[in-house]
Amino acid sequence: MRQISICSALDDHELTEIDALSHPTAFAAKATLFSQDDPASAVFNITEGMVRLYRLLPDGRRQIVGFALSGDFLGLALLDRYGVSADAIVDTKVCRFSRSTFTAFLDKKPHLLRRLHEFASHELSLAQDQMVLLGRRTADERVAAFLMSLVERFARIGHTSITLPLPMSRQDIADFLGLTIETVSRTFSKLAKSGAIVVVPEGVRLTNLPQIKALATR
Amino acid sequence: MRQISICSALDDHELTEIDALSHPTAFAAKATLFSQDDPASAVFNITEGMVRLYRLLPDGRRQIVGFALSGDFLGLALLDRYGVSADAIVDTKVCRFSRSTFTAFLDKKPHLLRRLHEFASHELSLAQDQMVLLGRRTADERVAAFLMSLVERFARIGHTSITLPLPMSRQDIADFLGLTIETVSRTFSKLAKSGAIVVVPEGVRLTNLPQIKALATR
DNA sequence: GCGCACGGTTGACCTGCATCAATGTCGCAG
DNA sequence: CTGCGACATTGATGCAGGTCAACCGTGCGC
Repeated sequence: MRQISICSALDDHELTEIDALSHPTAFAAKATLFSQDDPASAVFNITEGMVRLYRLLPDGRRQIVGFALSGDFLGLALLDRYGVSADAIVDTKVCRFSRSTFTAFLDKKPHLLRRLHEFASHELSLAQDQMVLLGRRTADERVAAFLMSLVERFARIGHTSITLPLPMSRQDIADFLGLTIETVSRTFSKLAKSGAIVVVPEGVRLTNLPQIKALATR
Repeated sequence: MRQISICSALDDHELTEIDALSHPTAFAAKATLFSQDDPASAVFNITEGMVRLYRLLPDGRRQIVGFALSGDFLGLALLDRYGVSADAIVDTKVCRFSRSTFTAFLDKKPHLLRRLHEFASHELSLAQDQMVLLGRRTADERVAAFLMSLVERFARIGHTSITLPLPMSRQDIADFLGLTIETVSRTFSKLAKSGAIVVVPEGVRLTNLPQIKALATR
């Protein structure tokens, strides 16, 4: 999921209008926003925090398909049921729109539908990136690509510190990258030893961005 | 990519109208329909044949993100540039719409935009299935899931023979499933030995569908 | 027919990542 | 401060799937 541009498709009047439709809600860390196959009754816009989106196999194997940051929308597919489960990684605040009011708003603003479709297409493109990563990249490349994409996304929402926060657990990262926690941990250690990063409690300090970028795009 | 439902959103009059906008075109096996990052100048509807959609890494590693069958649309993202490359696996016939005439048609039929968004959301859901497959499933499960999804898609376009045609090469299957040709070949042999399939020149005969389904959804 | 290229299969071996297990670190409840 | 639980790191070992290589069948150009 991605920093949203729906809002930039709205003029000031429309912005106040859609704000009036929202219900601010808070979710504690680990709380569930919705589960896969639940009726898709709401659309969410994250205002603070982080959410993991994932699918489970019957035997418990998990694939995280994305992390949602503040600014991101959830539930925009507008299908009958949610395609993934979503839960908060840290304490998270959202604006919640009931599905019916959201689609009613959409019906009045047809130009938004165009925007929505562009947005979905962009999501698909990101999903395809992830397929390449999962299908064809090595552990080192996966971790580097993960760090680079997070850096870019945080930068876009105004966070440009040299320390990249990683509020999700190693298990979350592993389930996103199709690896195990041990491999993720070892890869971080290896990158640290090579001077590319410094692992700190809140995340990683990126001490050699070009090196990481090279790994990520190889 | 998926059997399309755009057409079912059109009434008879609209169908003749959109047909009039199309340019029937043929592509020989291995011919390129378009390449990743090319300006997205056209929308295609496959009427016959099969197309592979893929991304390449700079060093030549390839990830096929989907196979398009007759009935499927390509280029519906309506972004500036194609997100993937596409080429014909066998001789393929398509209806080609220039992007501008297609979007002009769309502008006149706003209900189609809604349909288009549903379609894109469904694509995203399939992409997420593929992420689970690539990130968390074993070789056996990948091959079984691949066969099952092809069976269902062929069934939907009216092909329900017990022999599932596999016009793509082993390399294509491997690049779709994140495996090597050798592993794909071995897995087919293993399934054959267990009685689930019979490998024939045109594809595979499915002799024990429940067994394959069990593997695919485990 | 012959040879050759191409795609597929199979076998032997290797390796990157998983698995299993021990140990470390931090935060928090008592 | 102490003990405990959750999470992370590190090491030892295993194995699924990759790599390398030989071989086979089919079709096609000559």
